[in-house]
Amino acid sequence: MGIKKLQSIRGIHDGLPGDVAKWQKVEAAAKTVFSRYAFSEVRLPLLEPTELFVRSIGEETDIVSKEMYRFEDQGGDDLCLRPEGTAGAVRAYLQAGLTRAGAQRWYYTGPMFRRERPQKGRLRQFQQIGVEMFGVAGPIEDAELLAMARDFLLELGLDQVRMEINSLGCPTCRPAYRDRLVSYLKERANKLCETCNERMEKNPMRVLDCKVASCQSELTDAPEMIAHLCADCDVHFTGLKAGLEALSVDYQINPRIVRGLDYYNRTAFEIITDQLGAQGTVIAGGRYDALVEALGGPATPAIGFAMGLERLAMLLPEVNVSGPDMAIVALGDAVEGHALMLASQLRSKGLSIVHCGGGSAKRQFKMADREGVRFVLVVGEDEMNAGLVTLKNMQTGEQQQLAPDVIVAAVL
RNA sequence: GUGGUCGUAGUUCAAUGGUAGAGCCCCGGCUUGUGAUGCCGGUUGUUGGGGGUUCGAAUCCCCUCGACCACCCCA
Repeated sequence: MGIKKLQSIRGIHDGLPGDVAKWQKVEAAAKTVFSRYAFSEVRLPLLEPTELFVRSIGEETDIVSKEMYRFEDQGGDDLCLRPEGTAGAVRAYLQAGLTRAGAQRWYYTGPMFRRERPQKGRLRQFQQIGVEMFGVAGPIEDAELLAMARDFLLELGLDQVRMEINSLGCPTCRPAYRDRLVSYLKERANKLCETCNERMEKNPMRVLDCKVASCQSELTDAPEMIAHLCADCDVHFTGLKAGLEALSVDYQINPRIVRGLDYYNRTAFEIITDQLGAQGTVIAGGRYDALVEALGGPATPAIGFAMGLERLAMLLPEVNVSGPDMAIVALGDAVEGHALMLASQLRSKGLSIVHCGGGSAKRQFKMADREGVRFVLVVGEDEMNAGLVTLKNMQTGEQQQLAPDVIVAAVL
């Protein structure tokens, strides 16, 4: 056969039953915890107009400038596979006319697409669970949102993580801080690495979280945003910290948390694990008060976060995919219809049943064994004529004959 | 996008220029109404793909695809 090997495209992986079992566990925890905070699920498009991401994420960002799957469709429309969820959520919020409908609390789950070089925990198609809250401005809500993220991780049993928070300021205080930082950096430009020199032009705050040790030692007394917040931002940050303390949420202040996406302001946070190498950020988010307006709506405060489903799943122990409750072994052509009917009846009573398909007893028992069932229902001509079935316990090897209507009771 | 490690049977791995192998899995038999355990027998590969060097390549070289690692960036 000259068939060329077909495989999924780079960085786009299959979710097989073992993976999906974990994903469902994560999604169930999200639903449980987010519902307690009165968040509702929304389902948003995977495909959006390119314009949406250019205007929200920012044309200069890596995501927009080189990582989007972008194409023109047959009608000539410029479209993108969404690289993240917030922009689409804001678009939906505006499109539905909800700006006067009070606070909106949404969550969603689904694939995002970024054409990056893949690694473990970093895929070209990956899943995020995202949370967005529109129409609330205060630090109280920020603290509650962070507590919700914490509660979610605890629901999953993940406590080997740390939460780091920062404030990114706002259009009032950030420009002045930015200038101060840039002049600080320029004085030391020749001692900073090449990428930091590029970052100085493009996104100076990025220099602060450079991984190069020599840069970090050069930056020990670099000005920090939280020391230069305007009065309103300072009150907000103080309120956030007080709220987290009231809710017993463990956190560390990390003045070097930065955001690549243009729309963030004030509260920024990350939840990080040390167990996933360089891809340790498992949840990240923050406030984006300017985005709704930037996309054409009325000024509307908003905050949200996103988590990487695959990354979370990697932190979870293997989930064993549950096998069927029972297998049916039908012996002889004469019992074919009778065995099918029994299988159907047992399914309608809530048992999960596999039918071993007839043929030799050996083949069918082998199949039943492989399915990992605890019980096999043997249906032969003898049993059928007597109005009974044989139930075999696959662990003990014991068999007993009984009436069909007591099977369910016998296996529980 | 840059740099690096790796890729051999379904799977886990051997074979360092000289006939591609083992364990597990799988299939058949011992047992045509009984699996898992035991015994006997059997199949399994364009060595990721393509090209080159060589009498001869899994092994050396080049290209390419993929996984992984670091950077960039980010969930």
